[in-house]
This record gives sequence, structure tokens and C-alpha cells, in this order.
Amino acid sequence: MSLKHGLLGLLEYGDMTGYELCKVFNDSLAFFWQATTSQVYRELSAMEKKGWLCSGEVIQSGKPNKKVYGITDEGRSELTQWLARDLKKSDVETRSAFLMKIFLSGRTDPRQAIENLRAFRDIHVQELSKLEKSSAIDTYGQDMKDNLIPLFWGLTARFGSEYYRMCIAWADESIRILTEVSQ
Amino acid sequence: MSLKHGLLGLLEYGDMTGYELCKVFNDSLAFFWQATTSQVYRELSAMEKKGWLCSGEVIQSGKPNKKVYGITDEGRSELTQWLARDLKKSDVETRSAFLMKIFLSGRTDPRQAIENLRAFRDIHVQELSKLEKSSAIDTYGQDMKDNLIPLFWGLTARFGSEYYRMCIAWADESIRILTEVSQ
DNA sequence: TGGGTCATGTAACCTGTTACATGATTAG
DNA sequence: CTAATCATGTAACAGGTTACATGACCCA
Repeated sequence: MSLKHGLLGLLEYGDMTGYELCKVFNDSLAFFWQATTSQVYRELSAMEKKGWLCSGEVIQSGKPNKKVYGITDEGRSELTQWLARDLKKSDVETRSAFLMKIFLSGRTDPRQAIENLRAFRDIHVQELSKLEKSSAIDTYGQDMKDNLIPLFWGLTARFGSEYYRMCIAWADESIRILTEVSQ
Repeated sequence: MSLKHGLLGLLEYGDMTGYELCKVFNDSLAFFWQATTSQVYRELSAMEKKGWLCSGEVIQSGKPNKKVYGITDEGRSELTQWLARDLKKSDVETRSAFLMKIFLSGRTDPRQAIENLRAFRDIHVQELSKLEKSSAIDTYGQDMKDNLIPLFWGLTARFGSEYYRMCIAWADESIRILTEVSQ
């Protein structure tokens, strides 16, 4: 249920539209969670039905009207309970289609695996620089002692950048090994 | 479609039952892909309908009968095509409910976050030692130059152990930061 | 005139989770 | 005697993906 709770958490910082929530996911949380617009809109209406959110329409001129969502007390208590739940193994498990491909690459030309590794490396180099730019902006001028929000954002962002660095180093080493073996 | 292709890939090494495939997933691939029995059985019958697999029953005495699956030529060509497809960004994206929790922990007692971090750390310490044990067994005595399969298994396993190490170091550092801030 | 941003969604489909169901054998 | 292992699945539900649909405004 992480998407629902992620949306609840973001709405605690202020009311937002589905469109704005999508942007936050794609701009700031993309390295540990992705969400498409269709999914976000679906989850928002499901959560409104449950009573976790309420919404109001904002009439705009020159632009389409907005549907702004806000968190209710029920939503807040649901979020609190979710945060307090003990960590399960499934909360930390991840899946990677990429590693599946590498794992099965023994039956094809190693050059294909090298190409995949290079693409993997390039994606992570790009993501790392994106993340470092956004981290610099988001924590700029924030006082860590007064507000715990940028502190926790910083922890997750540091996870992201260390993960990307590890991926890049691993890919480089793997490319080196495969290049050596395949001559 | 990684689960389907993962199953195809495993069946290339030899015919297996659904039960055995589940065990391989849970014992060897768990650090980058998880699959439950219900999912595996469903995918196997779907793939048989598509013509990627064929099956035969093996009668056993004292034990329940087995349904052994084997890969067909169609299945093999599907796997080859999948391996040759260009890497998309979604192939490398991962999701983590745990990081979502940490990200949203600014609104609760930091001690809860510390507890979650400790649980995260412990799980990864455990997984690392499991993985290192199985890596030692699986590559023992294999000749890397003759057979590329253990080579690629080694690459993914190295990814796993480096990932776990990174997680443990990050958790330790995060616990340190939070402990300092929360006194 | 074409592409990007703002803003909303629906529908169909595929994939993953949880709970349930059965039943024999073997090891401690 | 009880728990684990072998071996199969079904059903319902939750979550994620892909494709489609609309329409106005702004900037180059």
C-alpha cells in the first residue's frame, strides 16, 4: 500500500492536485518509487471513497479547473498507523528486470550483455546527476534542527546517490570482466 | 514480463516442476526477484497455453505426482528476443516501501525511524550471509572460461552482496545521524 | 504550425499478494 | 506427536502498465 501512503504523506505537507502529486513523484521520489498519472488518479478517488481524503474544485480561467485534494483526520490516523507498523521483509525487497537479463545472459553473445551493462551505467550516471541537483536545491537554507522533514529527505536522497554510485562501480567492473573474458 | 522470462531461462538449464522453480527463485534469485507459488503456477499454465512450454506428468509412488515443464522452440525464441531487446528505463527502476517510510518519518518520533533502520540493517546482514554462503557453493569448482553461466551468476551475486553492504553502511550512518539529532 | 505544459481521466489488461485447500511421507 | 517437506493448485483482490481521449494556452 505504499503508493496510497506516499500520497497521504505528501498531502500532509499541503493540499495538492493529482497532477502536482504526479510531478512530485517523478521529480523527487523517482529513485525509490514511480507512479503514472492513471494510477495516481485512481488511488486518489479510491482514497476519497475510503474517507482518507476530501476534495474541492478550484475554478481557473485560461486553464482547466483543478481538483485539489486534502487529507482528513481519518487519513492522518491511517498514515500514522502505517508508519508505526513493523517492517516486514517484503518492505525491503526489490525486483530488477535488468538483473534478470544479466543472470540469463550466459546463453547469448557476451557483447549483448556488455551493451546492457553500458546502458545501465549510463542511466545511473544520468540519474545521479539529476538527484544531486535536486538535493542541492531542496535542502538549501533549511535548518536541520528545527525541521525533521529535510533531514529524512536527506537520508533517502543519500541512499539514492550511494545506490547509484554502487551501480556505476559494479557496472564498470562487470564490463571489465566480460571484456577480458570475451576476447 | 520478467517472471515469465526468468522461468523460461531456468527451464533452459533443464526441465523442472513448478515447485522446483519456486525453490530456485526463493533460494538463488530472491535478492533481485521474488515469486510466490500461486504466481509461478499461474504463469506456467499461461505459458503452456502460449506454446512456450510443454508439460508431462511423472507418476511417483509415496509422493504426489509431478508435472514437469520443458521449454519449446517457441519459448526459446521468445527468450532470445527478450534478451536482445534494448534496456528501457523501467527495467532498472526499483521500488522500496521501506524508503517511502523513511521519507515520511519526519512527522513521527525519530526513535521509530531508528527502529525501522535497525530492522532494515538486520535483514540485510542476514541476507548478505545467506548470499555469500550460496555463492561459495554455486561457483565452487566451476571453470569460468568454459561455461558462461556461472560467470553471469557471479556478476548478479556480486551485485547483491555489494548492494547489501551499501545498505548496511547507509543504515549505520543514518542511525548515527538520527541518534545525534534526537538527543 | 508544432511542441510543451496544464489538467483531467477511462478501459483493458497484466502482474503480484493473500488466503484457502488438500494430503501423504519423513525426521526429530 | 508434530513440524517440515513434497506437490498441486483456486479465488479474490490489490497494484501497476499501456493505450486512448480531450482541450486550451503559450512560446518559438
